[in-house]
Amino acid sequence: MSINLPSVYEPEKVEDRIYQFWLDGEYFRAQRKAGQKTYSMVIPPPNVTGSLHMGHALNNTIQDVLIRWRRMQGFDTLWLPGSDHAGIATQNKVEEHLAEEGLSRYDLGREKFLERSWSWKEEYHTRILKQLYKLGVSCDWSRERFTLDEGCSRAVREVFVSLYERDLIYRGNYMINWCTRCHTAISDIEVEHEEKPSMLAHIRYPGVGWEGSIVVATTRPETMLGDTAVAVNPEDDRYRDLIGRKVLLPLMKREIPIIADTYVDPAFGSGAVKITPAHDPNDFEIGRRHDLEVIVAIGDDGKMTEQMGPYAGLDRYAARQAVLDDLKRDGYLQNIEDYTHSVGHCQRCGTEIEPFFSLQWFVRMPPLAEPAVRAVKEEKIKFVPERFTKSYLFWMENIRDWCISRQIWWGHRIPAWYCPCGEMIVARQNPASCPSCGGDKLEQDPDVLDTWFSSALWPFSTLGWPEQTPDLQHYFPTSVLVTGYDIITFWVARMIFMSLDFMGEIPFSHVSVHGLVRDAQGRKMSKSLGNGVDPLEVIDQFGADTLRFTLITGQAPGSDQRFRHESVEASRNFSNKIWNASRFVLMNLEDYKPAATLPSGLERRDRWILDRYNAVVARSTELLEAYELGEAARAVYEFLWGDFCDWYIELSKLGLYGEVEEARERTRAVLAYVLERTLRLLHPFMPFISEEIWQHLPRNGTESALVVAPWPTFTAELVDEDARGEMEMVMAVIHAVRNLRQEIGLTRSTNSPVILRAPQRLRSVLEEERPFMEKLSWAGEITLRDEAGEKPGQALSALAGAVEVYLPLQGVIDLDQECTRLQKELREIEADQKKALAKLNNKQFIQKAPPEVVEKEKRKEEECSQKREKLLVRLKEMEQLRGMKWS
RNA sequence: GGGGAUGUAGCUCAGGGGGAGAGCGCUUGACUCACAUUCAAGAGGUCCAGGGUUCAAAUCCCUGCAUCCCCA
Repeated sequence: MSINLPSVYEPEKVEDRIYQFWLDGEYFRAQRKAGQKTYSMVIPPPNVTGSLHMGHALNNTIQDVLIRWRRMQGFDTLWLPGSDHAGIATQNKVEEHLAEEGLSRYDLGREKFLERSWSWKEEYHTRILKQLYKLGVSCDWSRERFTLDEGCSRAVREVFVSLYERDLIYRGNYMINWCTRCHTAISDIEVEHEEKPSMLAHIRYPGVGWEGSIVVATTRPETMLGDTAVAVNPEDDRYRDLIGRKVLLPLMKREIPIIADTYVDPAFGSGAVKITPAHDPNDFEIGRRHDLEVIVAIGDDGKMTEQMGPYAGLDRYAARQAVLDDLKRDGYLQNIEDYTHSVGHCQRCGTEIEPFFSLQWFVRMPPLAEPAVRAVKEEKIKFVPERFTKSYLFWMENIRDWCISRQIWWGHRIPAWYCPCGEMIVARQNPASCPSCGGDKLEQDPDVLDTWFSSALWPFSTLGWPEQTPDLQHYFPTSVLVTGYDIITFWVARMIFMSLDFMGEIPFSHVSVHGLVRDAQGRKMSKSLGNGVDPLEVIDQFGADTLRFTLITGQAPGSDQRFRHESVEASRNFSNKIWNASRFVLMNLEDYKPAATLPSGLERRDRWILDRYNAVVARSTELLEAYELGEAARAVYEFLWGDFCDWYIELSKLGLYGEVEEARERTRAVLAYVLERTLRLLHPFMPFISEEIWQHLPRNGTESALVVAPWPTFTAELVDEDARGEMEMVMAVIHAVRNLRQEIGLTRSTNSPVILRAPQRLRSVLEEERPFMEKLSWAGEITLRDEAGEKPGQALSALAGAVEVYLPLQGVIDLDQECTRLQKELREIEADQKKALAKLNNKQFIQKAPPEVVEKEKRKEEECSQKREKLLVRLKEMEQLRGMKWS
């Protein structure tokens, strides 16, 4: 083995090589092993719009931790990767690109445009793959899928036609959300609402055939051009007599009726509402109830329509101002007040959404939602953390039909054909002729489906459905879905109902929800703010392990995290720590022949580190089971740095560099054993560095790589409470000595003797560990005395449990200062004792608290009492010394 | 308007019915033969406020305040 390892870990020299090693070994490939428990996941497919951001890095790291851990546990694992065509988002990108050449998609035509989109996809798909490789994720690349590939497209068509045949998909004229910039309909959840300061214009509509006028209030004056009624509440006494009469619509000079509808809130504004059925969802409903005319004032391009007279062709915002100006000029504008209201924006481009009346395709949701609600209520699917269940259920229980048609080109084209004879054909296979008239002049619906429609099928379409493939039979339902809380409704919910409907099964049994990665100030990372941190840059600078560890430890389930440079440095330092600890172990393992079992005759310190190691095995495994990845990683960190490096490696040096051959061999065996197994615990979090070191370690297992080495299990034989307690005492003594020495400014190079007074029962342990205490506290010689033994006179003193620690210092110590210090300690102990006594004197406590708690409290009290006695004696002695000094 | 989250050390955040934790920062000391990306010691907190449940609340429940998010 090579000992010429650099003293600073260099991830850039390791990671690509190790990843290639894994790929070459086909370790990520799902084996479809019979008789083994499966563990499967599908990746939330990244969009092929651009490159991966920190959110992807987090999402994929979490998945990789889970799959690597389960793989090591011996599960038959599959992590299926892929990407999403991201309809509107990608189309927008390609159009932006075209615009730079001065072209629009219409200049190219549908076919050419799709060619451009596919080459865009190729380019970005390749980039995303490279990024995922860099991150170290262990997906089964041989099973990679794309939402627009042949299989997924077939699944989409099957689902569409099947739902249509069951009347769960329908086509109709309804009010939808229209993006005038993307030029397409979008679904309700693709609209982002934002509170905006705006204005409320009060407009007077004069009566026709009656004296007076009605004032209506609106935040969108331009829509008044399309008004076809004014509505009041039927119970509103102010307007009761006017119902059925008419008003004159200003500017348009059109007579419109006054109607009564309970929807109108008499308390809001004037109590009268203008009704524009074509441009407001509520108005649309009222219009339907009262059979009102629908006048389209704003076109699909956001400009006023031809019928709008002088306003025709004006942009909707320009029209708003023009209408206000003209109303004011003509005396119809009563006043304008400040008003804040919620405005819908397109999720993809931020443009204000226009409620729009048009012919679209919809999924009938209530029948599909019902089983999806039940599956979660019956806990067949569990959200982690649980609180996300509530928002899922709320959404699912109040669901509305889903508008799935999009007026774009990049996506799954709707499998509906129209014949000039009026026939509509929805079919799995492209029809050659019309079944009704036999004509062959069929036109396919130009629209494509919402991207989420294909994503909703992802867990089974990627496994081969509608074919009953071996993969589908073997790996479906999947085990877990890892995703951000921001797409629970978009994606998770839809996978659940689609899967229940088409597979008759849940798509996954757990949904592990994580939060967003924000910038150091807690702001959302965004392109416009320019505050995004590129994961690739972090990897280039610090390595993927560091990035992964930062993201995992920075995260608590379901909560957002801030990405801070300090945290990256902390993780980088940790990887360096691992590296150097391993370097130390390797340096001492020359010619080491690993044995199958641990050697006999282990020392206390060996049994102690094995006990600690065993505990961290149990703890990290438990935490992983509970999806507490951050806590699990921290547990490994604390063990490795705190217990192994800070204590065991230091303790091992005496054994390694001592004279006794057997002691050296035992120490080597324990170092190798603990390090090798700790690397396994570390592997899911930091796969590269752990594999790299592991490959250097002398081993006797059959595994060729850490990635497939067995996950350690808790071993009852390694539990050693005696060693734990005894080492804790030894460490307490070491702390006490270091503390006292520091107090009087002794540096490590200055030796100074230490005297310990301890009860007889502790003497043998202290005697055995004496060399270690001397070494680790940088003291001089440590002398042991029993409690009858003489106390040093002029000395600093401290208590380490039942052990009295003295640092004799002839004439050097400041007695006043020392008395003050001891008094402070006395006060603290007395406070603790008082608390314990209060509890013990409480009959309720004795009766009701669990016996072990009472017992613990008793022990605490006794300990305090003993310490107090000792401190009082010591203080008395010091007082005497002080008196002597003064005399 | 409805729902949810968060409030713990100077900063960023874990934790969680029974002795307040980490990393960073700060103070002090040390280049000790794995590591100065290190080691050692230390200072620093009414665990947001009020009420309730309990033998016991920082932790569970309620109310309030502050901040953030989602939905309408």
